[in-house]
Amino acid sequence: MDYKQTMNLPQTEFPMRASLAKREPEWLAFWEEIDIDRLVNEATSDGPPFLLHDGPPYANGHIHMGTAFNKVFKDLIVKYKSMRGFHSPYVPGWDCHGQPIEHQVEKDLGPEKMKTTSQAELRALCREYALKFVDVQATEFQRLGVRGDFERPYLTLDPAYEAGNVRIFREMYERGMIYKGSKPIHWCIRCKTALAEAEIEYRDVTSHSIYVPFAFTEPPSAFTVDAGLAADTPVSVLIWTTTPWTLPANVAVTLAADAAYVGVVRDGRVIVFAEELVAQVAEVAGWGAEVELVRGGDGEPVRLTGAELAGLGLTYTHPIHDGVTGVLVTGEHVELSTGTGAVHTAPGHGEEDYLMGQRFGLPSPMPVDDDGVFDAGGGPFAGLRVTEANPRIIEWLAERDALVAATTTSHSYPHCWRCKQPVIFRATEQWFVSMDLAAEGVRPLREGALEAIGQVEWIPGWSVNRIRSMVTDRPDWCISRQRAWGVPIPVFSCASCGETVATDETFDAVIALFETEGADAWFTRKPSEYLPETVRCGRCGGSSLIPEDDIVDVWWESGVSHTSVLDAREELHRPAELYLEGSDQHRGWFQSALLTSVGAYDAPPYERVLTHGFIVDGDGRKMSKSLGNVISPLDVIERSGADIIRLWAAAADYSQDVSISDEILDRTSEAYRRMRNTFRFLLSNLHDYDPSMAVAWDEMPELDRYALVTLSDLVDRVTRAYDEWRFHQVYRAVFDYCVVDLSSFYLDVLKDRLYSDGTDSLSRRSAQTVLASVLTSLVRLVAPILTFTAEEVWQHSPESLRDGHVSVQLAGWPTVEVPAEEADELRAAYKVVLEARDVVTKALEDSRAAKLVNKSQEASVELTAPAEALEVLSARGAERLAEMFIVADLTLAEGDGLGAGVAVASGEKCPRCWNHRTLGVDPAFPELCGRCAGVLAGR
RNA sequence: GGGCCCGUAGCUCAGUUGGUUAGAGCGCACGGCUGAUAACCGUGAGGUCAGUGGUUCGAAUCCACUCGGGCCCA
Repeated sequence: MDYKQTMNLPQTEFPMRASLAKREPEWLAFWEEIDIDRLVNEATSDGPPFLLHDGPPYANGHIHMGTAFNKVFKDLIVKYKSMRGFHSPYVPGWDCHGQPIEHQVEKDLGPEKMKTTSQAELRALCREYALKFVDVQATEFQRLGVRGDFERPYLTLDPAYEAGNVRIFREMYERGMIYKGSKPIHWCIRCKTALAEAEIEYRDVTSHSIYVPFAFTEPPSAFTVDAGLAADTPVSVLIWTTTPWTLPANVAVTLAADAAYVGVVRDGRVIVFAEELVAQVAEVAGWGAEVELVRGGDGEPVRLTGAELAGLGLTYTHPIHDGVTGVLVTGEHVELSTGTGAVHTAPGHGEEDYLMGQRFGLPSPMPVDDDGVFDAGGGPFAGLRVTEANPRIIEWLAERDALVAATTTSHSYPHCWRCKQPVIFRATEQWFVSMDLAAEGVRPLREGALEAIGQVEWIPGWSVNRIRSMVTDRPDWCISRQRAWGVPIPVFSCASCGETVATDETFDAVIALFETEGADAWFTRKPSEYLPETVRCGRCGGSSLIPEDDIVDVWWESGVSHTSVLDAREELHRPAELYLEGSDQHRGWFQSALLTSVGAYDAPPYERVLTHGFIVDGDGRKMSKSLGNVISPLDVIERSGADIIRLWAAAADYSQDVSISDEILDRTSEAYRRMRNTFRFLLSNLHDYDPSMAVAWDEMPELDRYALVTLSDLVDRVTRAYDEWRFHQVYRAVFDYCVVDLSSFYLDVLKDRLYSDGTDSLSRRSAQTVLASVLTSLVRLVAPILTFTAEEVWQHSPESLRDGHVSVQLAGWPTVEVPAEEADELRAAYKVVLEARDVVTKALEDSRAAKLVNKSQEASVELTAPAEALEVLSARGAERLAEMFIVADLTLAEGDGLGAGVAVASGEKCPRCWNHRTLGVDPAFPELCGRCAGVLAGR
């Protein structure tokens, strides 16, 4: 007889093979059909708010693993929070303006077409480009399972968004935090345009290399009288430069604070520079092997550190301009490998020079116009182009005996990407956010930002150190860009006197203009068309105004999303409960959002900030085309499915850099399959169950109660891990539970009861009661992570277990209540049982190796245990223990330690349940064991 | 060069305030089962805790330096 038909074998439509790449799109269609985002937001509308505000990725190109990781991360948090009942609307955003898009559009157009393209047309093309990639990325993010308001995302090019920039600018302008200053930028004199770092190509060139002594106005005594030289011995500091044309703009010489400086005696003068470089300079200058140093009374060379020298308050005669002097300062950027250790400093012509100028309050002359031609500030070189001026300046210095050496050097120098000509560093008018200056009665930004940082929760904790040190040390924020694709700096200048005009009236008008027509109108309309007639220049009363040409830094734009999005949208609010981005955003969005929020409202834009590491390869190296280690999320979706990416993301410790490799993805897929099979087993044994059959706690076999305790522990552990942002521990706990608690123990033991006991028996229904609880809890626990698979499980679950929820995302969070005191007893007792089980399985393995038994059901076990353990084990009973160890029978005895002996069971194999028992106890079923006979007899 | 951070078995992670032979799961090897079957169960082998030096009775854990890696600056 085929007893199979008489048993309750597993049945399910839930496929073992996931085929995620094929099935996931079907679930996406399902969610779209039921409008899951709206349903969740409605269901949680009365819940406490938990707003995760999306940082906008740049709308340029396809998503990569970093953006995929970030979005998946956000999605699992939003889904967890909404399942917990929080109201967590998620509005994805995109950063649409900026140089990379403009640059790409310009490249696509080509130089010829560019010439005939108006700014308005260029902006239209940029817009088209950005919107195209918003669509591309939106599709890709959704394919990853990300849920949100993709119907109505926020875009930084939306008119209302653009207007928000003006609101913040106005607040900060009126609070005295925004000023106009000058700053050196890369400038192409041929294209007459500013260049961003990304538009610079570095090439090797041969440049002039000159060593110029700057004569001190008062020779320092340390190098003269103190060393036995005449008090009026001329003393100079020797600088080195490869750009002679920047000398007219010199204002200072920067020394290395800790380096030693010495004086070389040469033709009756003293030339001071770094001791380390004496031999090098002597060679270039042709001084020969014997270099005479200024020596003190002890015969040792006179040495002063840079700090000491700068501390003397010396001034020097300007190398070019009569009657002008410069000063000595110290800075960290001074190198001692080449040059003289004394750096010619022209704040108008170099980044570091500019920073030195800021720090020491130096003037910042900039005598070069847009074409690279010296104006009157060029002194004797006025009217010359800088390139022409170089040889003339060298000649001029030589004539005045102010040239120690002139040679050439080869080094890498920035060039324009367009015309391939060398660029220059040139100070231009720019707009700045001041970190330390503000209107009367207004707290300066740095101070306010630092306090705000202290009010925010930073996760992980070290993250606060990073943002704090950055805000503490950062220079003023240059917010203007000489570009077309962006939001204008919303101010005007008076056509007659040049004064800046920015008043309540103009701001109101500009905000209204942007809201109705977008920032494009700034470039197509005349101010007279939208400004009130009453607007006048505050200085000269002029009424003709010129709109500012520059646009605002894109970091500013994304930063103001707290206003343009959180304040502007009804369903959102400021501050957000959470910002979540990669660690690079300490310099980027976290900071631009903080500074604009504190600047405008004196309050942080977020309550907490969570940062994750970067995605690197299996060896911890960054992904790059040249290393050939790039893994595309789109490929992984195609090959393995989005849930594999989601599981990988959840399993990683995001507080460090996160590795991905083929091996890691393979391991992730294996873990996925393990969990999937666990779900499949649960589903397949619940096909004939509904909650009306549920068995009460008190009626359950002890093992089932213990199983509920472990489930309850799991729910607690997982919930805590989610709440404490430790997602990899969620994964860990769930996975270990599936493998250790369920698969290798509880489910393995349960098979006999589920398959062989009476369909409607208490023992089987009790097991199913537990399995139903495990299934409906577990599927919820993993739903934020395995978003597709959880839905698939949900839809395959008996309808009676779904509580009327059309999607698992609407099913809420599980709770499993167990009596606390009894739970403690069970945990303690089963610790002993499981230890004994380990001993038994080990003994079984030994007897398998000895060819004594094969399956554990063939074994008869004698278990010995010390008195204390024996008491616990006896309390369960030998029969229950045999069931839990899946052996034929078991006897207990007291012994020194835990030990197990194995013998071949005496009974015969029951053809129905495959256990080794005494058969034929029921004459009606001579070949069956007693239990199976009872089941078939309907007892 | 500076700021912040990281480096425990092939992989992903545990290792409380320094304290017995450094743990887990996966993978791997071997075995079992064939009523979770492109599944399931068991056993086993894997680690100079990046390296060096130091503090200590005792360090994966504290300190210094070195090496390797990441982000951001320069």
